[in-house]
Amino acid sequence: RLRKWQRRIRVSNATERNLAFALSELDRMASAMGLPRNVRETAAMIYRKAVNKNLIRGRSIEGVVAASLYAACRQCGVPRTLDEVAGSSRVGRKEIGRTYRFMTRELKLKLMPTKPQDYVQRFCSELKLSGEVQSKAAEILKDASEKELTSGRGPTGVAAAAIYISSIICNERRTQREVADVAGVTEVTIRNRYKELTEKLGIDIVL
Amino acid sequence: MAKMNIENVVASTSLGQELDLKAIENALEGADYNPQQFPGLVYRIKEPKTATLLFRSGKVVCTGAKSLGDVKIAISKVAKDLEKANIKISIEPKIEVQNIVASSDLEQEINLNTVAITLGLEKVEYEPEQFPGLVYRLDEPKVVVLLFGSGKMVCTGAKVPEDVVRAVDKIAAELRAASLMS
DNA sequence: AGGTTACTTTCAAAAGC
DNA sequence: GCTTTAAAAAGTAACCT
Repeated sequence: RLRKWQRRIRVSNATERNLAFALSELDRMASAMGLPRNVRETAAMIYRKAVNKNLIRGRSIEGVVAASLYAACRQCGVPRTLDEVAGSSRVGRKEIGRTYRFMTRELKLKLMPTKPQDYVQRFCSELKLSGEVQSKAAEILKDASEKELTSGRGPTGVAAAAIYISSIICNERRTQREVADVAGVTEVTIRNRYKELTEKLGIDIVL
Repeated sequence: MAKMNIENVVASTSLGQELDLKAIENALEGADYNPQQFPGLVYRIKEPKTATLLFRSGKVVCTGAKSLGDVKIAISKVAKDLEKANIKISIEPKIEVQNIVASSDLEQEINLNTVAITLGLEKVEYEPEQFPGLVYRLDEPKVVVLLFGSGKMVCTGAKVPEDVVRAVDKIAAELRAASLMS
């Protein structure tokens, strides 16, 4: 009987130790990514649910932590790309993506696909663009969505192009390179999305 | 209506005898064997344009054929080439189709976001950040379909051509039922 | 700015790590 | 899970002129 108790204590210690490690890693990543407290708390909640359902088996704690953060960002409406999350983790993008799919499936997290609009505030802030530009970009994205110009395109690229166009319209111009760097896409992508949006939405840009 | 085009067929069989892959590599033009990297020998032929993997056990995997008929022709050619290169094949290979990849077209633009939200329970995956196509998994037939914004699709995992037709019809019917397509 | 090549996703089998 | 093969879809990326 004493043995039984000792084992329970050992398991308990290991569980607590792992949880402590996971939460510290979660906090380290969240800080590195500059995530607000509500996202950290959401991520911690998702991680605990994963632990309770034994989803960590066969996976690394770091991978589950990274996937929890990725899911939390999306659930809170402030998505980070898998590349951004992987950039602050020891785990690669591919594995974080797999763990994320597995977790959403098992925990029945029904997250909506990410949309370009989800990135507008963050990108505009980093580019120090006004609320006027944000509103203009939102307007462009609404039209783009209605005219089927977003299906299959990367949300960050479409958001970047809308912001680029809006910055010019509002006389707060940012270069394609500046917007591309903040959005994590190439200038070629902004150029392609820019061409499609201006042509199909009839936006005239005078340079 | 359902224009379906088979793009690739993967099939396996067995020659019923052990093979000396080193010897085959030296005897056949178009044979590549790097056991360090992969246990199978890769043998490419131009007509039908295919790549066949030969294993020491005599097991064979043929990929790249554009039709079920081409699979037979390709495997027969491989067997004939092996015999010309000294290795005699005694049995008639029993071919098993493992996977058929086909393309099709709904001929209508599709709003993938709406499809994902509407039919997005357990069978749909749509991550535009990672890949432009929506992944649609069907239980019956057991195949996976990639649906694009253009309405073009790719069906994979099918064992027989009929699986592709059924899958495409089933998805078209579901989209119509949800008014996501006319 | 273009153009070409290449990688992302899906699938299955093979033998072995 | 990885390694290798082939192929389509459409978007994005990398590299070169």
